Amino acid sequence: VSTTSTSTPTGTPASGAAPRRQRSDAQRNRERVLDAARAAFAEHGTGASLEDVARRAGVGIGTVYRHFPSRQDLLVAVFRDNVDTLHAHAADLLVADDPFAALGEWLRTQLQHAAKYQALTATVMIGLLNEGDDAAPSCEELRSDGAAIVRRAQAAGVVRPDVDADDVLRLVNAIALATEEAPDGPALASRLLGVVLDGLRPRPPGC
Amino acid sequence: VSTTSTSTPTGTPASGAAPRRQRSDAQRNRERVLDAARAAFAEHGTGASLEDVARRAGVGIGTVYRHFPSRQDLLVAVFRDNVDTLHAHAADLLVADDPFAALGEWLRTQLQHAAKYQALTATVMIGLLNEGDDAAPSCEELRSDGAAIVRRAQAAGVVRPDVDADDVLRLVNAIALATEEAPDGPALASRLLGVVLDGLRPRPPGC
DNA sequence: ACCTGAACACCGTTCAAGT
DNA sequence: ACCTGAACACCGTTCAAGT
Repeated sequence: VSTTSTSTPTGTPASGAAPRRQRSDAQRNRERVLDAARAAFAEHGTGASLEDVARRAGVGIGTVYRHFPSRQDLLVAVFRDNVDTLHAHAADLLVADDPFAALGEWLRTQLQHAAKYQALTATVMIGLLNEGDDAAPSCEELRSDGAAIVRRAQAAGVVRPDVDADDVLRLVNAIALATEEAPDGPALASRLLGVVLDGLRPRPPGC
Repeated sequence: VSTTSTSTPTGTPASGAAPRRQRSDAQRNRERVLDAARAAFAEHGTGASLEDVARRAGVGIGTVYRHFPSRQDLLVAVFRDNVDTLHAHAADLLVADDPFAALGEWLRTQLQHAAKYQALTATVMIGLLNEGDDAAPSCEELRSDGAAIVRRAQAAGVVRPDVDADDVLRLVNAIALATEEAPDGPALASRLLGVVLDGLRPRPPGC
């Protein structure tokens, strides 16, 4: 829907015309709003005041709405931060020696990034997973990375065949939500992830 | 803090005086508000409008606040519904033949009840778990039930020794949160619980 | 003692007027 | 084309006045 993506001008099908340019002040305002949103969400979580975002960005509230018609759009835009770093990491993990350890590290990294903007990442992620196949492109990237990592582990016989990447992503983000505000969140999350990882191993016939 | 608990008059320390009686219309209003809250939370989730609750109950908004000073108090009161039914079930499970199957059924029951008022139960539960040992008494009941069931399974050697009831409760409520709005929520939740249950089994030395 | 509902504060959202 | 901020709507919360 958005025509403002900077790096990948995939819109406008016919005629090799250049993608519609934004006025440079608009572009700069968008950036400012996004920065302000990052700060506000990190401080106050998913429900941060949009008027506060506008104040921090030094723009009118209308400008926030112009660039991000709904709060969800703003959340998803901030969510993209995590996707980018995780996507970069995924390439390495796909050629790592131990496919199971790679999956473990992939999930552990997700937990770490999930804490960055309070419950934002996990909430958005679960919401996007629920939307199914036609979800936001940001999510698709993560899903296909996850699918590759999970399938490699399954091919090596170290992960049970009856789960998919969506299951695994849901579980790890669920843990992030449940440990968010716990006294010793990170340690707790790591322990719970350990349980889940064991549960992902295939059941040997004799056990 | 509350002096309105009906079944257990544990307040008022000195002199064996009877616990302070409420006026009967107040008692009835409290019931009405609670019923209205159940309906509202079931329909609109945790964030349901308190004015709507007052309207449904046929009382002034002030009466809602008088009986339940904060939204959290109202949430916890509704949460009690689940505690009561789960607590009754726990007694049976503690004498069931298979301790592991008993744990599984305990958790499956939690998932079912968690769906009743949308994310309410899971949200409140996780919140109470985060408060630690001095949480609401409703939660303590569930925690001690869970502890007994988990410990029995551990004593029988069918659950790994390095987890406790809080871990298990957190995991199951996390799953409830993550599958709440999914297209096929119940089936998905059941599958994810299966993974977690496998993860709770002890690792045999040879595996 | 308890209830009521007007009054206040705050925030999300829209949109006519500006540049 | 984009930005601004006043205007509107809605909801949470308090409290003085009633019974």
